[in-house]
Amino acid sequence: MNLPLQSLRTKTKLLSSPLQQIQPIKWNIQLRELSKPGQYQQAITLYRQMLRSGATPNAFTFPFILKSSAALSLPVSGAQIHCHVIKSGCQSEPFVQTALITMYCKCWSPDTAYKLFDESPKSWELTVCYNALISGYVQDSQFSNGLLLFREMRSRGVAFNAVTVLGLVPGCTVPTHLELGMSLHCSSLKCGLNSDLAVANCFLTMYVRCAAFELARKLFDEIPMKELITWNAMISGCAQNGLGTEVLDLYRDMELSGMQPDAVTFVGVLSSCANLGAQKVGIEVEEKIKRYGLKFNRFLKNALINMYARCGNLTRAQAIFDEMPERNLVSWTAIISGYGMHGHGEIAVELFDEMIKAGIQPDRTVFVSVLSACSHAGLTKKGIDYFDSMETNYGLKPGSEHYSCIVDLLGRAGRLQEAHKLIESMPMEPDGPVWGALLGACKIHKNVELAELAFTKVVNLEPTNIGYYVLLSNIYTMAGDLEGVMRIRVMMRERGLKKDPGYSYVEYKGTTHLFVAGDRKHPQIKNIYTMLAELEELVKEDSGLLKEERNDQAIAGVHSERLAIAFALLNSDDLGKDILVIKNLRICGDCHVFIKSVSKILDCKFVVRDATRFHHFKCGECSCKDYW
DNA sequence: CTAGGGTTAG
Repeated sequence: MNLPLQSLRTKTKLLSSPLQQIQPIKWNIQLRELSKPGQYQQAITLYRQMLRSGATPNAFTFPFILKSSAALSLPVSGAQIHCHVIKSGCQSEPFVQTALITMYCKCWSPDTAYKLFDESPKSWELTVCYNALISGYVQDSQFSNGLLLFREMRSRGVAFNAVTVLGLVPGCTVPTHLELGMSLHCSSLKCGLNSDLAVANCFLTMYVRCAAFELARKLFDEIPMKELITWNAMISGCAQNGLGTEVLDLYRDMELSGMQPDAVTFVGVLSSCANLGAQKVGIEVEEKIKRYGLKFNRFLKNALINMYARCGNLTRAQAIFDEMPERNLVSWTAIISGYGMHGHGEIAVELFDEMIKAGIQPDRTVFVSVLSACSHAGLTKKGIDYFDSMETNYGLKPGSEHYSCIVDLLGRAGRLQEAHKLIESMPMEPDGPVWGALLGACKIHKNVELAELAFTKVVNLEPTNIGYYVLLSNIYTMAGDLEGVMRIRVMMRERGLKKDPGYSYVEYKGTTHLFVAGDRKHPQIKNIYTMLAELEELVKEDSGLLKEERNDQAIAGVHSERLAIAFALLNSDDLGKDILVIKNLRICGDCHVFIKSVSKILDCKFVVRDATRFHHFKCGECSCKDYW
């Protein structure tokens, strides 16, 4: 009696599924294999095949496919899958719910995820749901919501674990949240979570990013079995905070400990080489990159371009840039700022235009590079045009960093009143660098009155930045206002500010030699001073330039760069060929006059790097367009 | 066959 019906069933089954894959379990098992890093796209393709074949996804299918969709951050396909979930009536299955919540969290909709969670408050696996939500909010830069959930979780008596901490702590990587992060660290220790290396790495990242280096170091030293990520967290954190020498030390320690660095390590090390101007180390790293087969890594290529440009080797930076098959915004920014720093503003703006033609959308950072390139090269009109185009053509609101570029640009061109007016018209509160740029321009154009105004503002904002005191003092000296110089000195003493000893360093034959003004620790110091005395004599005879020497030393101290130059000349084999890069944070007028003169007398080249750019000295001229 | 995590550039 049942026979006809049964045969009908068999027939339908065969018809609708010629490959006999109607059973979801087979698909599910394949999906499980594919929902792993690197294969998520294939998992999605497989899911589509599954639907086309007529198989119905079930409660085991959805967690896998939602995970893949979440990992690729595909909100559209995620929402589609959500529809399939409802269609197949799986929406109240616990694992499916959790997977849905996770998917929405990873697709930047933590609010949707929270609604799902809130509408169906079930008792299962609350920890997992909370973990997903907390990390979702934190990664969507809604740290306070993440924290709120964490507190709710605790007040409901839901247990938290390592994953909770890993979700929440990345929100504590700004100094304002450090204390909170530290209390989290304490609770984690009490719960015995410190044995989880990922948790330790996470807190380590928090400490270095908050510039709490003693705490970071302590934690780092306490980790007995350091993983690659532990080293990387420490190295990148220090690199991002400008602790270049610490990074190079860590890198050596890492190699000594036998741990193999990877691309992430090299990125941090190269960025520190760029900051320090340590080209020799940078070259070694490039060799290693080749040896490890990482030379096609784009992160590393950009880091190399930046490193060479900031070590003064523009040729090599350009070569790497040219070899790149695909350049992104970061590559263009690195090469543009490289040319800008070396005073080649024309090339920088050409490259910028070329980048726009190539269809790359500029961002605020690349505008900082191109604007400062214009300002260093005296391309006033061009710079103003770019500044105006930011908002009109690209919808980018200028920030105070762009305003300070334009103030610098107008200021160098002598348009001080315009620069002042621009500051007054800023939509946001002007910060230290903005007023500082005006102050610097006042020095170039000898405007004491405006300088005093700018100084009052900037010192109010950055009371401990000694550079600004030195700047105004130099302006007073130039104007012959010795009373003013005294006033500044008294002000500094009252505020407990000591003049920082200017320092310079030279990388010579792979070692960095540091010279602090007045320091006599260098092994060759006797010869250096003899050489320096000779040089100063020659320069005086040459043009009498040093007679104009102003009494800057009162505050700025003895010139450290002269020691560096004397050292280099003492050790140089071939003056004409050697290009020497000297790093000096603050270059003053006397420094310019002296180096120009030496380069003329001895017919040699010098490259000097200050905080923002390079000065190329040759035959008594300097590449920078400043009016010292 | 079932969910949640730490380190990359200008």
